[in-house]
Amino acid sequence: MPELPEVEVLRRSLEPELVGDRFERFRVWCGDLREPVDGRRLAPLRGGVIRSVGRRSKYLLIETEGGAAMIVHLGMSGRLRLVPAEAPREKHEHVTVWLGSGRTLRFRDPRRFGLVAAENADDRREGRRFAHLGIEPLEEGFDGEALRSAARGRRGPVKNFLMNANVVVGVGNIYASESLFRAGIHPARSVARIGGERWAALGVAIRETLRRAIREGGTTLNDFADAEGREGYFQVSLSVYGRGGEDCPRCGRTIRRIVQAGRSTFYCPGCQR
DNA sequence: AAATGAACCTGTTTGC
DNA sequence: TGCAAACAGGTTCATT
Repeated sequence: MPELPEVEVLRRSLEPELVGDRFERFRVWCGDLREPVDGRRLAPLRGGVIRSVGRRSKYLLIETEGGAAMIVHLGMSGRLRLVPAEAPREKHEHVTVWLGSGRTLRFRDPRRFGLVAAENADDRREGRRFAHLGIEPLEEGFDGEALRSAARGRRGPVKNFLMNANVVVGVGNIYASESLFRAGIHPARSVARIGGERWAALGVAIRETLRRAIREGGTTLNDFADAEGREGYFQVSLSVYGRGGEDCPRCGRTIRRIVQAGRSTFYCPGCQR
Protein backbone atom coordinates (compact mmCIF):
# COMPACT_ATOMS: atom_id res chain seq x y z
CA MET A 1 0.00 0.00 0.00
CA PRO A 2 2.42 2.64 1.06
CA GLU A 3 5.38 4.41 -0.38
CA LEU A 4 6.77 7.66 0.93
CA PRO A 5 3.83 9.85 -0.14
CA GLU A 6 1.25 7.61 1.49
CA VAL A 7 3.19 7.45 4.77
CA GLU A 8 3.67 11.22 4.68
CA VAL A 9 -0.05 11.79 4.07
CA LEU A 10 -0.81 9.52 6.99
CA ARG A 11 1.73 11.34 9.15
CA ARG A 12 0.20 14.73 8.36
CA SER A 13 -3.28 13.50 9.18
CA LEU A 14 -2.13 12.02 12.48
CA GLU A 15 0.09 14.75 13.81
CA PRO A 16 -2.51 17.40 14.73
CA GLU A 17 -4.73 14.73 16.25
CA LEU A 18 -2.11 12.93 18.30
CA VAL A 19 0.20 15.61 19.65
CA GLY A 20 -0.62 16.18 23.31
CA ASP A 21 -2.55 12.93 23.62
CA ARG A 22 -1.22 10.05 25.69
CA PHE A 23 -0.53 6.34 25.18
CA GLU A 24 -2.70 4.65 27.75
CA ARG A 25 -3.00 0.96 26.98
CA PHE A 26 -1.98 -1.50 24.27
CA ARG A 27 -3.56 -4.71 23.14
CA VAL A 28 -1.73 -6.92 20.67
CA TRP A 29 -4.23 -9.33 19.10
CA CYS A 30 -1.73 -10.88 16.74
CA GLY A 31 1.96 -10.16 17.25
CA ASP A 32 3.16 -12.24 14.33
CA LEU A 33 4.20 -9.30 12.18
CA ARG A 34 7.48 -8.60 10.39
CA GLU A 35 8.99 -8.44 13.85
CA PRO A 36 7.29 -10.21 16.73
CA VAL A 37 5.47 -7.78 19.01
CA ASP A 38 3.60 -8.10 22.30
CA GLY A 39 2.45 -5.88 25.15
CA ARG A 40 5.80 -6.14 26.90
CA ARG A 41 7.75 -4.80 23.94
CA LEU A 42 5.44 -1.81 23.75
CA ALA A 43 5.85 -1.07 27.46
CA PRO A 44 8.35 1.82 26.95
CA LEU A 45 5.46 3.80 25.47
CA ARG A 46 3.03 3.37 28.28
CA GLY A 47 1.84 6.67 29.78
CA GLY A 48 3.93 8.68 27.32
CA VAL A 49 2.60 12.02 26.11
CA ILE A 50 2.93 12.36 22.35
CA ARG A 51 5.27 15.13 21.33
CA SER A 52 5.47 14.67 17.56
CA VAL A 53 4.66 12.40 14.67
CA GLY A 54 7.61 11.95 12.34
CA ARG A 55 8.67 9.84 9.43
CA ARG A 56 11.91 8.21 8.33
CA SER A 57 11.73 6.43 5.01
CA LYS A 58 8.40 4.58 5.09
CA TYR A 59 8.43 4.30 8.87
CA LEU A 60 6.07 6.38 10.97
CA LEU A 61 7.53 7.58 14.29
CA ILE A 62 5.16 8.59 17.06
CA GLU A 63 7.46 10.17 19.65
CA THR A 64 6.77 10.81 23.30
CA GLU A 65 8.02 13.56 25.60
CA GLY A 66 10.27 11.00 27.27
CA GLY A 67 12.09 10.30 24.00
CA ALA A 68 10.56 6.90 23.29
CA ALA A 69 8.85 6.22 19.97
CA MET A 70 6.22 3.96 18.56
CA ILE A 71 7.42 2.78 15.16
CA VAL A 72 4.89 1.71 12.56
CA HIS A 73 5.52 0.37 9.07
CA LEU A 74 2.56 -0.44 6.85
CA GLY A 75 4.25 -3.11 4.77
CA MET A 76 2.11 -3.88 1.73
CA SER A 77 -1.37 -3.89 3.21
CA GLY A 78 -1.15 -2.01 6.50
CA ARG A 79 -3.54 0.70 7.67
CA LEU A 80 -3.45 2.90 10.72
CA ARG A 81 -6.65 4.61 11.74
CA LEU A 82 -7.90 6.79 14.54
CA VAL A 83 -11.38 5.73 15.58
CA PRO A 84 -13.67 5.99 18.59
CA ALA A 85 -13.01 3.39 21.26
CA GLU A 86 -16.46 1.84 20.66
CA ALA A 87 -15.72 1.05 17.02
CA PRO A 88 -15.76 -2.72 16.53
CA ARG A 89 -12.48 -4.49 15.88
CA GLU A 90 -12.08 -5.28 12.22
CA LYS A 91 -10.71 -8.45 10.72
CA HIS A 92 -6.88 -8.35 10.69
CA GLU A 93 -6.75 -5.60 13.28
CA HIS A 94 -3.58 -6.71 15.07
CA VAL A 95 -2.87 -3.88 17.49
CA THR A 96 -5.21 -1.54 19.36
CA VAL A 97 -3.89 1.52 21.23
CA TRP A 98 -6.09 3.31 23.75
CA LEU A 99 -5.32 7.02 24.08
CA GLY A 100 -5.90 9.41 26.97
CA SER A 101 -8.49 11.27 24.90
CA GLY A 102 -10.66 8.15 24.79
CA ARG A 103 -9.97 7.46 21.14
CA THR A 104 -8.12 4.44 19.78
CA LEU A 105 -5.44 3.95 17.18
CA ARG A 106 -5.91 0.73 15.21
CA PHE A 107 -3.30 -1.12 13.18
CA ARG A 108 -4.78 -3.46 10.59
CA ASP A 109 -2.68 -5.48 8.14
CA PRO A 110 -4.01 -8.57 6.33
CA ARG A 111 -0.68 -9.65 4.90
CA ARG A 112 1.28 -8.93 8.08
CA PHE A 113 4.37 -7.60 6.28
CA GLY A 114 4.03 -4.51 8.44
CA LEU A 115 5.64 -3.63 11.73
CA VAL A 116 4.69 -2.20 15.10
CA ALA A 117 7.54 -1.65 17.53
CA ALA A 118 8.75 0.61 20.31
CA GLU A 119 12.14 2.10 21.06
CA ASN A 120 13.18 3.85 24.23
CA ALA A 121 15.24 7.03 24.26
CA ASP A 122 18.55 5.14 24.26
CA ASP A 123 17.54 2.95 21.31
CA ARG A 124 16.57 6.06 19.43
CA ARG A 125 19.87 7.78 20.12
CA GLU A 126 21.80 4.76 18.92
CA GLY A 127 19.71 4.79 15.76
CA ARG A 128 20.62 1.28 14.73
CA ARG A 129 17.27 0.44 13.24
CA PHE A 130 17.62 3.05 10.51
CA ALA A 131 21.39 3.10 10.16
CA HIS A 132 21.38 1.29 6.84
CA LEU A 133 18.89 3.64 5.15
CA GLY A 134 19.84 5.95 2.31
CA ILE A 135 18.93 9.55 1.51
CA GLU A 136 15.51 11.12 2.11
CA PRO A 137 14.49 12.32 -1.34
CA LEU A 138 12.56 15.35 -0.08
CA GLU A 139 15.31 16.62 2.16
CA GLU A 140 18.14 18.96 1.44
CA GLY A 141 21.10 17.26 -0.16
CA PHE A 142 19.13 15.00 -2.44
CA ASP A 143 19.72 15.67 -6.13
CA GLY A 144 21.04 14.08 -9.29
CA GLU A 145 24.58 14.41 -8.03
CA ALA A 146 23.73 12.40 -4.91
CA LEU A 147 22.25 9.70 -7.10
CA ARG A 148 25.18 9.73 -9.46
CA SER A 149 27.74 9.32 -6.71
CA ALA A 150 25.70 6.56 -5.07
CA ALA A 151 25.66 4.77 -8.42
CA ARG A 152 29.42 4.85 -8.83
CA GLY A 153 30.81 1.33 -9.14
CA ARG A 154 27.35 -0.17 -9.60
CA ARG A 155 25.69 -1.80 -12.53
CA GLY A 156 22.18 -3.07 -13.07
CA PRO A 157 18.89 -1.47 -14.04
CA VAL A 158 18.17 2.02 -12.79
CA LYS A 159 14.70 0.95 -11.66
CA ASN A 160 16.12 -1.56 -9.20
CA PHE A 161 18.64 1.04 -8.07
CA LEU A 162 15.86 3.50 -7.24
CA MET A 163 14.02 0.89 -5.21
CA ASN A 164 17.08 0.09 -3.14
CA ALA A 165 16.49 1.72 0.27
CA ASN A 166 20.21 1.73 0.97
CA VAL A 167 20.49 4.32 -1.80
CA VAL A 168 17.35 6.44 -1.56
CA VAL A 169 14.34 5.75 0.65
CA GLY A 170 10.65 5.96 0.01
CA VAL A 171 10.60 5.26 -3.72
CA GLY A 172 8.66 2.06 -4.22
CA ASN A 173 7.22 0.27 -7.18
CA ILE A 174 4.72 2.92 -8.25
CA TYR A 175 6.91 5.99 -7.91
CA ALA A 176 9.98 4.33 -9.43
CA SER A 177 8.04 3.78 -12.67
CA GLU A 178 6.46 7.23 -12.53
CA SER A 179 9.71 9.06 -11.83
CA LEU A 180 11.54 7.29 -14.65
CA PHE A 181 8.74 8.20 -17.04
CA ARG A 182 8.91 11.82 -15.98
CA ALA A 183 12.68 11.82 -16.46
CA GLY A 184 12.48 10.03 -19.82
CA ILE A 185 14.78 7.21 -18.73
CA HIS A 186 14.23 3.56 -19.68
CA PRO A 187 13.81 1.48 -16.51
CA ALA A 188 16.18 -1.23 -17.73
CA ARG A 189 19.00 1.17 -18.50
CA SER A 190 22.14 0.38 -16.53
CA VAL A 191 23.09 2.98 -13.94
CA ALA A 192 26.57 2.85 -15.43
CA ARG A 193 25.20 4.37 -18.62
CA ILE A 194 23.46 7.45 -17.30
CA GLY A 195 25.14 10.83 -17.66
CA GLY A 196 25.17 13.86 -15.39
CA GLU A 197 22.24 15.70 -16.97
CA ARG A 198 20.04 12.67 -16.90
CA TRP A 199 20.82 12.05 -13.23
CA ALA A 200 19.88 15.66 -12.59
CA ALA A 201 16.60 15.19 -14.46
CA LEU A 202 15.89 12.04 -12.48
CA GLY A 203 16.57 13.76 -9.17
CA VAL A 204 14.09 16.50 -10.08
CA ALA A 205 11.56 13.98 -11.39
CA ILE A 206 11.60 11.97 -8.15
CA ARG A 207 11.03 15.03 -6.01
CA GLU A 208 8.29 16.39 -8.22
CA THR A 209 6.52 13.05 -8.41
CA LEU A 210 6.60 12.48 -4.67
CA ARG A 211 5.57 16.05 -3.85
CA ARG A 212 2.65 15.96 -6.20
CA ALA A 213 1.50 12.60 -4.87
CA ILE A 214 1.55 13.97 -1.33
CA ARG A 215 -0.40 17.02 -2.44
CA GLU A 216 -3.04 14.76 -3.95
CA GLY A 217 -3.41 12.64 -0.84
CA GLY A 218 -1.35 9.65 -2.00
CA THR A 219 -2.28 6.82 -4.34
CA THR A 220 -5.26 4.64 -3.43
CA LEU A 221 -5.06 1.59 -5.68
CA ASN A 222 -7.00 -0.64 -3.37
CA ASP A 223 -7.18 0.45 0.18
CA PHE A 224 -4.81 3.24 1.17
CA ALA A 225 -6.40 5.81 3.47
CA ASP A 226 -5.15 8.33 6.00
CA ALA A 227 -5.86 8.21 9.72
CA GLU A 228 -9.42 9.46 9.15
CA GLY A 229 -10.13 7.02 6.37
CA ARG A 230 -9.81 9.55 3.52
CA GLU A 231 -8.52 8.02 0.29
CA GLY A 232 -5.92 9.55 -2.02
CA TYR A 233 -6.50 10.52 -5.62
CA PHE A 234 -3.03 10.49 -7.19
CA GLN A 235 -4.02 7.25 -8.95
CA VAL A 236 -5.85 9.33 -11.55
CA SER A 237 -2.59 11.19 -12.22
CA LEU A 238 -0.48 8.09 -12.75
CA SER A 239 1.13 8.28 -16.18
CA VAL A 240 2.29 4.70 -16.64
CA TYR A 241 1.92 2.61 -13.47
CA GLY A 242 -0.80 0.01 -13.92
CA ARG A 243 -1.47 1.23 -17.45
CA GLY A 244 0.11 -1.51 -19.55
CA GLY A 245 -1.59 -1.63 -22.96
CA GLU A 246 -2.95 1.91 -22.70
CA ASP A 247 -1.72 4.87 -24.73
CA CYS A 248 1.11 6.99 -23.41
CA PRO A 249 -0.33 10.33 -22.27
CA ARG A 250 2.58 12.15 -23.88
CA CYS A 251 3.32 10.41 -27.19
CA GLY A 252 0.45 7.97 -27.68
CA ARG A 253 2.53 4.84 -28.01
CA THR A 254 1.48 1.75 -26.09
CA ILE A 255 2.69 1.54 -22.50
CA ARG A 256 4.56 -1.67 -21.75
CA ARG A 257 4.74 -3.84 -18.68
CA ILE A 258 7.93 -5.75 -17.91
CA VAL A 259 9.10 -7.61 -14.82
CA GLN A 260 12.26 -6.50 -13.01
CA ALA A 261 13.47 -8.22 -9.85
CA GLY A 262 10.09 -9.89 -9.64
CA ARG A 263 8.12 -6.63 -9.70
CA SER A 264 6.05 -5.07 -12.47
CA THR A 265 7.56 -2.06 -14.20
CA PHE A 266 5.59 0.17 -16.58
CA TYR A 267 7.15 2.48 -19.14
CA CYS A 268 6.66 4.13 -22.50
CA PRO A 269 9.00 2.81 -25.21
CA GLY A 270 8.67 6.12 -27.06
CA CYS A 271 9.40 8.55 -24.25
CA GLN A 272 11.92 6.55 -22.26
CA ARG A 273 15.41 5.70 -23.52
C1' DA B 1 30.45 -5.31 -2.30
C1' DA B 2 26.62 -5.65 -5.09
C1' DA B 3 23.00 -8.10 -7.68
C1' DT B 4 19.45 -11.69 -7.77
C1' DG B 5 15.79 -14.66 -6.18
C1' DA B 6 13.14 -16.53 -2.59
C1' DA B 7 10.59 -15.98 1.48
C1' DC B 8 7.28 -13.90 4.50
C1' DC B 9 1.28 -13.64 4.29
C1' DT B 10 -3.75 -12.96 2.77
C1' DG B 11 -6.89 -11.29 -0.55
C1' DT B 12 -8.39 -10.28 -5.16
C1' DT B 13 -8.28 -10.71 -10.04
C1' DT B 14 -7.51 -13.39 -14.24
C1' DG B 15 -7.66 -17.27 -17.21
C1' DC B 16 -8.85 -21.80 -18.53
C1' DT C 1 -19.45 -22.09 -12.27
C1' DG C 2 -15.15 -23.67 -10.29
C1' DC C 3 -10.57 -23.92 -9.58
C1' DA C 4 -5.75 -22.70 -10.04
C1' DA C 5 -2.51 -19.43 -11.17
C1' DA C 6 -0.98 -14.83 -11.13
C1' DC C 7 -0.60 -10.69 -8.90
C1' DA C 8 -0.50 -6.91 -5.14
C1' DG C 9 1.93 -0.51 -2.63
C1' DG C 10 7.75 -3.89 1.08
C1' DT C 11 11.65 -5.73 3.36
C1' DT C 12 15.07 -9.17 4.62
C1' DC C 13 17.89 -13.11 4.07
C1' DA C 14 20.67 -16.48 1.56
C1' DT C 15 23.10 -17.30 -2.50
C1' DT C 16 25.88 -16.13 -6.45
